Amino acid sequence: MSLPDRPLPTLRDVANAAEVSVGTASKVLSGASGVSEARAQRVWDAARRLGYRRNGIAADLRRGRPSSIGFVLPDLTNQFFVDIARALENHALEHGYRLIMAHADEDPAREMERIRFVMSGQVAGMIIIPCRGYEHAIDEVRECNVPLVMADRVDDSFPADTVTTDSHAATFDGTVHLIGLGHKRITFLVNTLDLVNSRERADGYVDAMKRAGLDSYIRVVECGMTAAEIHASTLDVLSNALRPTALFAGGNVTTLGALRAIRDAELRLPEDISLLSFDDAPWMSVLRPYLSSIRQPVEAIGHAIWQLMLKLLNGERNAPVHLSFKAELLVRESTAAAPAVQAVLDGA
Amino acid sequence: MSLPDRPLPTLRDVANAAEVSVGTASKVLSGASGVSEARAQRVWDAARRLGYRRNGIAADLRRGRPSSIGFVLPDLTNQFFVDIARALENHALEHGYRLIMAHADEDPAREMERIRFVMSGQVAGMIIIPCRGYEHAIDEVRECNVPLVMADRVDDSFPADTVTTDSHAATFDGTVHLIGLGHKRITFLVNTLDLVNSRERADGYVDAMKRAGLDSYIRVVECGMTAAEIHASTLDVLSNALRPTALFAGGNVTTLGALRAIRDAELRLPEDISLLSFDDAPWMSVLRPYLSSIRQPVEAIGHAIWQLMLKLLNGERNAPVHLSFKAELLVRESTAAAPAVQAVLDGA
DNA sequence: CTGTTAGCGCCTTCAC
DNA sequence: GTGAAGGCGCTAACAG
Repeated sequence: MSLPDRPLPTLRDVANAAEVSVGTASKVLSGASGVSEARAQRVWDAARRLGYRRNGIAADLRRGRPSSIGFVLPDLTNQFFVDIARALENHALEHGYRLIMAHADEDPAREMERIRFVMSGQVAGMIIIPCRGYEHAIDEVRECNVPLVMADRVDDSFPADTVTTDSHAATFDGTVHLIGLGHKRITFLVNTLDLVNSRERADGYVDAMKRAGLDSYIRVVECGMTAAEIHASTLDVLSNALRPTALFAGGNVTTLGALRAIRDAELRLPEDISLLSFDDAPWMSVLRPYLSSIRQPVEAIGHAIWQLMLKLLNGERNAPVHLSFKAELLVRESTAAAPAVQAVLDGA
Repeated sequence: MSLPDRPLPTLRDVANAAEVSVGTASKVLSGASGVSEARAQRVWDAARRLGYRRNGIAADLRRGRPSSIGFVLPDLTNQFFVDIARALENHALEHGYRLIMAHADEDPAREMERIRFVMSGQVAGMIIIPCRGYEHAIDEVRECNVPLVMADRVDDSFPADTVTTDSHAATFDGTVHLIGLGHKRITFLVNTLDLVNSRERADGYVDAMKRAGLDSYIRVVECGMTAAEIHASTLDVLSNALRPTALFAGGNVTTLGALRAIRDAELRLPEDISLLSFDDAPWMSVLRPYLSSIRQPVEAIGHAIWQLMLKLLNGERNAPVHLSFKAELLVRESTAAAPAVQAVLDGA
């Protein structure tokens, strides 16, 4: 390569070259005031000439206040989390913070390890979307007294700031929509009931069914975290003699798995079966029929998380705040009236 | 909150509590050998008791060798990049490196800014998937003498290690496939020709067309980076009197946009028009027809990038290495024989 | 084996 | 305005 491993110039080098003291150079380069025009210019020149780069890490160390934020998320495969990551990344960088991302891959052990590791990099705050069984992991953060905001897979009982979607309301509404279409045998597909928000989603469905007097039709099936597992479980559901006339998929990935199963079972959407998806995604728009779905306000959520974090960063430590956002039901083409034949067979 | 802002215990605190010197404590806690069982145990105990966390940043500073790797990618919306991110994150953490991600959002100015910012955090190396007009940005990195690996949107002329997919071969093969199906009016949809790899993809198509003597049928249309822009351009292409019988979409996002346009134009896939997608994605499997696509070996690419980075990290600085991976053509249902009627109209 | 010491690159009083 | 000095938390020589 071209250059020998000449070490990067330091603040001292710049100061020497500019013939000022380190203190003065520091003031100039960190944008503080109180230095004469002339010397400031000399410093800038020297810095440019030497190709000086400020060592942000050393500055952090000295200041005792890091400028990185840790962000741990459970699954990069899930568009919803990625969207949040994207929003956070923007907010953070806008405010002069680096975002250190780590992904737990839905594995609690790994999550714990990653949280520790990220925190060893001295972060000013942590934002976490947990995976199941996260309690220990969170303790780590709290013990360190690091500002913490949790999102999505938490409930209001959590002793830290949280931002969530009102899952119960969302699935309640969705289920009402399905019922309004004449469906009775509605099956709710959920990844796992170990997750608070998944539980809430299931509850919303259950409550709506009950309110409609459809108690005996309630079916909640846990079908796993991966598309493959979900595919299998759904196939199972569909092969049942009395198969449901509508499927309510409890999330992004679940929808994908369910869709594959529907395809494999050679069922027509929505003539044979209706499908409602919790979580919206760009690709849903190119499906025929266009998927009906529930859209979480990702941008708003990302923004809220960041606002909460900012407050914490500024030292405002009040009682934990729990923000909840309303999701939007997008009725499109994959949810239609229940098949007439089935209604007859039901003898209802 | 519960605890007052008691500062975190430092190495010295631990050493004091364990009644050993800082040096000894350091050795124990950083896993070095040469400390007696008994004292080591005392140190561990004290550390646990005080809730000590090693300050990795300070350690880096002292060692003069950071343990973070910067990763700048252009678009978190593109599944392909996210997959690479995921792979890199795993490799990095496995080797004790933090991955600092930043996303440029396809904006060169922003990319430059983010590269600078990430680097101000003292990274041991940089991995970059650039957006167009990235040359200046890269100079920044090279001047700092930071190990650099570039991927995807680069060619072999680049003076640093690179990892890419053999785009030319991939689109050449894809085009041959389409031609073999009887298509002549094949249009190649590309985001922008400002990107090397997009250019190569287009070239592969062009060369295949030429070899088949279909020079006069060659149509490459630049349709922009966002799904919306692509949607519009494709709609335009499809409204043409002599519309193509096959569309070759040059990437992930392009495919999505094209699909929307096909849907809006009320064309049947693949009866009216065939579609071949560069880049495979999970959602493609739930489309009817299942999309034919070109799959890049993401895992292999991610792994290769990391291997190159590791070598650089270990001080091996040879001439730049350029790795190229072969993509796989997955023939599925969206590519079929050209419509007979059209063939007649062609008068061929 | 163990303790002491001298910084890593930077910021921040504090005198001048 | 300006420069000198001390130290953030840690590690890597060294002495003992």
